[in-house]
Amino acid sequence: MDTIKRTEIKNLFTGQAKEKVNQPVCVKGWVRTKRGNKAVAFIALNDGSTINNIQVVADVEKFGEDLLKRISTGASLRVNGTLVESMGKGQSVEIQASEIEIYGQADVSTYPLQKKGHTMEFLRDIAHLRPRTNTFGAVLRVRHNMAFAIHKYFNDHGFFYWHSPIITASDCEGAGEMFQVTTLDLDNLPKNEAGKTDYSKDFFGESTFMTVSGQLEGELGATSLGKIYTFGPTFRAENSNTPRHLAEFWHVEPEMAFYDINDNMDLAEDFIKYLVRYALENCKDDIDFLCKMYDNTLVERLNFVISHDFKRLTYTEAISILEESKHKFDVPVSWGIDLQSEHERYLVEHHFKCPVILTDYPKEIKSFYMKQNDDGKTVRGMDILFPQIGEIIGGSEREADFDKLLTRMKELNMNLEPYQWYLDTRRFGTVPHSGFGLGFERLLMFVTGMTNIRDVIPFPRYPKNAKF
RNA sequence: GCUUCCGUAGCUCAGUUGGUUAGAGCACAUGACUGUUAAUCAUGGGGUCCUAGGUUCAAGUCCUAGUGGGAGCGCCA
Repeated sequence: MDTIKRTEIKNLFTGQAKEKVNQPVCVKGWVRTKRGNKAVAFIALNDGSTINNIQVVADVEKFGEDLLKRISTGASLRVNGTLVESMGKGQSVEIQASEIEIYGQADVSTYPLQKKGHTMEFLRDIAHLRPRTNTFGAVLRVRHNMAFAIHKYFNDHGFFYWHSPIITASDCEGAGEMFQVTTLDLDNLPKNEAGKTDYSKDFFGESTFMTVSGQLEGELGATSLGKIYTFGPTFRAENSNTPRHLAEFWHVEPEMAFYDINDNMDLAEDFIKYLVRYALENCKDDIDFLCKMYDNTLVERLNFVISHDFKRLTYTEAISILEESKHKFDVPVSWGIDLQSEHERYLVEHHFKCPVILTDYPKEIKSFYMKQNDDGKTVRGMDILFPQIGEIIGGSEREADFDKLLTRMKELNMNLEPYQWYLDTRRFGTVPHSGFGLGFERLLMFVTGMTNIRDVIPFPRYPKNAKF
């Protein structure tokens, strides 16, 4: 009997599974619950391939109380038996067990997962075991599908997957604090004549950091291969303590030659809608579970996004709406301010009640590389704002004019020396081009309905926490 | 980093104005039940009330500090 080929549990619930009814099957997985009476035990088995459990029916007389007693929540099993149409309600098929092998028990007094009631905070403390829960199984399967869909979308649209470096010597766009990478002995640092640390003795011969963005290198790809995207981890050493920030997060950054700001917005909107649609079509069971257990408006919200145009307006128009709203904001609204969360939420959640794309921000509150408008005041940046999670995408048309870019960098007192390779893209054969950055975990928050970003990545990194 | 709330059984929580031996549900153990659906029912075991100090005749409850966690804000994706 033990030579039957194993079937993954998800394949017992597909259309073809009907052929397997009344046939011998073998499944392997972990016990979610066991219940029953003196005569029969019902074991809900899950192998991670699907949110759905297969019900294993075990006659007590056949297997004996001693064996069944060792089967508790968390135990791992091989079960051989016959796939049959279920006598009970709640499942179409089940396995009438003929042979059960226990791979490993899970001591009920020390195994932390129970078949009921855990908070996200508790599960975060046992992040090494939480993928075994229904919720994290669902979230992580969605995560995989979204990662796959990102590659599929870009590949199908003629983009090339571009590997920007993780370790970098440049402080890209000054976007926040960086983690330093060094092999120097921190207890015995080499000093130069000025008494400062001598980085010429460091591994790379200069000071290096974990990247905060692959954009600048991405622009090198766009101005050679045409359309590229990066998809990898980036790092921010900010002391950010919020449900929307991680110190290590996955960043999707497409960069396109010959795209202006409108092409950029069209791409971003189509891209997000594609991903949401992909999730609805390919992760139905998992999303239905999350909808049922955490947020019964989730499916509705996802459907809304794919069926409505994102509202596009300029920063200046947004300021007018906020000024005329008569809503009392903690931070007063006036042209030139950086929009606060409360302002963005008012626009998205109260005024428009749909995703919003804001463009043409004051140049003072945006990065140096954004294309300057003719008005001399604004730049062609764009932010896509979503309900709950705020900024999900930030991007812009890039300044393609060498003189304008250089002037702006000098205005900001930037050290030009590390950017010479970047400026070469404008020195030689410069072209109009655009790009944006999508926070992968923020997308996942939206798609799964999870309200804390730490719960959409297997091993979250945030201040004071690098466990597992 | 700032503000604010919270920390009581393995888990989720209740605990009145400071007052006898700190409670419930789930989990666990034992028993009942021939098909359960987070099974149900009965009985039972299970506590450093986050830590340290303080106020008081008396502290889970009030005060101070520390520590861990959540939320809001800032930084941003």
